[in-house]
Amino acid sequence: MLDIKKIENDFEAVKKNLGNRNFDISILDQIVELNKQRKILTTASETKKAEINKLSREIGELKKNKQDASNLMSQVATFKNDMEKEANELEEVQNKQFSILAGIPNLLDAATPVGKSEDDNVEVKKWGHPRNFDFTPADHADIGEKLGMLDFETAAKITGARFVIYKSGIARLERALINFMLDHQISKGFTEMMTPFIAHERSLFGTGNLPKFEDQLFKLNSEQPWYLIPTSEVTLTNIKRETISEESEFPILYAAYSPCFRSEAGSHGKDVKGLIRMHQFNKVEMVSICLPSQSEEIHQKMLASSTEILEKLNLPYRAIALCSGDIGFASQKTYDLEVWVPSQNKYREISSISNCGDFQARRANIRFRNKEGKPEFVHTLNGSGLAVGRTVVAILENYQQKDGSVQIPEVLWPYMGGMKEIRK
RNA sequence: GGAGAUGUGUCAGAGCGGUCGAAUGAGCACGCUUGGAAAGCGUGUAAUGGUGAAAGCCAUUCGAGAGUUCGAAUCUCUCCAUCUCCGCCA
Repeated sequence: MLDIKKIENDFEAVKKNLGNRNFDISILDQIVELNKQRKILTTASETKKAEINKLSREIGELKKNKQDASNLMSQVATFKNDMEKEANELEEVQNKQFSILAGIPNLLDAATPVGKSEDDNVEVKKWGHPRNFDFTPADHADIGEKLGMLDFETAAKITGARFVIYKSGIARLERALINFMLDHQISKGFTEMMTPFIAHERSLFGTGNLPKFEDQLFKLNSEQPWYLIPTSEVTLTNIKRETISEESEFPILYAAYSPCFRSEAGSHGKDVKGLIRMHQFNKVEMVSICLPSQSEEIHQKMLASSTEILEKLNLPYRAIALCSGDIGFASQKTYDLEVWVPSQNKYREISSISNCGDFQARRANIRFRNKEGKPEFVHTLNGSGLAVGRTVVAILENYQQKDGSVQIPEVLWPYMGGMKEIRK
């Protein structure tokens, strides 16, 4: 959520900034106009309310002395009528303003490259060398199915498309990766958390998933407005919702494993084969809640921490800075990590690490008390460290052998009970 | 799932429908006192919005929302959370 005062005061700059996104900025004129109305109506209705309060006190005084107050009471009735009318108008204006404001994306960091689409993203780092195969590399779905350890068909029978059953070696690989990644993040100073996998509306509003992106979520048919979490970023960030913390508490660094649930509406036909785009997948997530002065440094720390995982697994990757046309709603600056996928002969997203500035903090009302003793909004950051299913994809494909077996990266051996390869 | 109880400021804990943003105590901050500390004394101790150059003033907030009333922390309704007992269950 943007600060309406910021929009008013830096109108041209805000307009230019958001114009770099694929976002219709004409709504900005409307919201400034609404804010003017809001102020006028606020003053009007509050003045009447003050008058009513004053008269009510006088009525109390009179009644205490057993005097007649009917004259004042009829005066109150008139004021009340006017006030209610204005208060209703005010509410309407406020609601309208709020719903528009809730749909405006975050301002972009100056470092975010300007561009129209993913083609304009900027590579900031490249690591490792894609392996030269002396045979045609299979894709991970074929590898897994041939091993009898990935079963999409049965999952479809039980649940539907875009679900999978892992078995034996690959099931263990998934679990090993979760533990390995979490251990790594903990070693970097992140605190391990385990949160609910269901969140309510208010939490999803806080991170910016609602109201605009409801179609990407699974909503439960429960009495409460509950949703399956699309990422534990939601639950981790909302831990501090509606609180004012002491400066000394920051930075807060969380890491958590969770399954993630996404409806993938609108992605029909994309990545239909394999593990890349599932309705349910596992992820180890980092969330940082920090002082504004700390967020840039922590963003770099998070980027470094996730890239280290890929390096330990010896998977070739590149890091890119998302451009203004491709970056997410809540983010001011995002790095994506893309891992090499041999069968597709390209890099595919495996992690996204974003600095949201105070955008989520405003929505979720997360604050700290500054040096002057005044509450101020914190900064929030989130990043995958990493998407586990896609890491399995990368390992299966990059470590595949001609005979259909898959070697296991050395760093995972202890997590696999000493297993060094997966074979039938 | 059934029965009952509770929900007030940083915490504990008062609060008859009227002057209650809310007694009292603790904590915390500052000052006095002290060689230093403790004790003691004094002062202060919310957020949001509006207005204003500022001091300030006004409005809202006593779990959330709605209602009754000239006036609600106090009355009514709905919801949420917590606790106790029973039932069920990993």
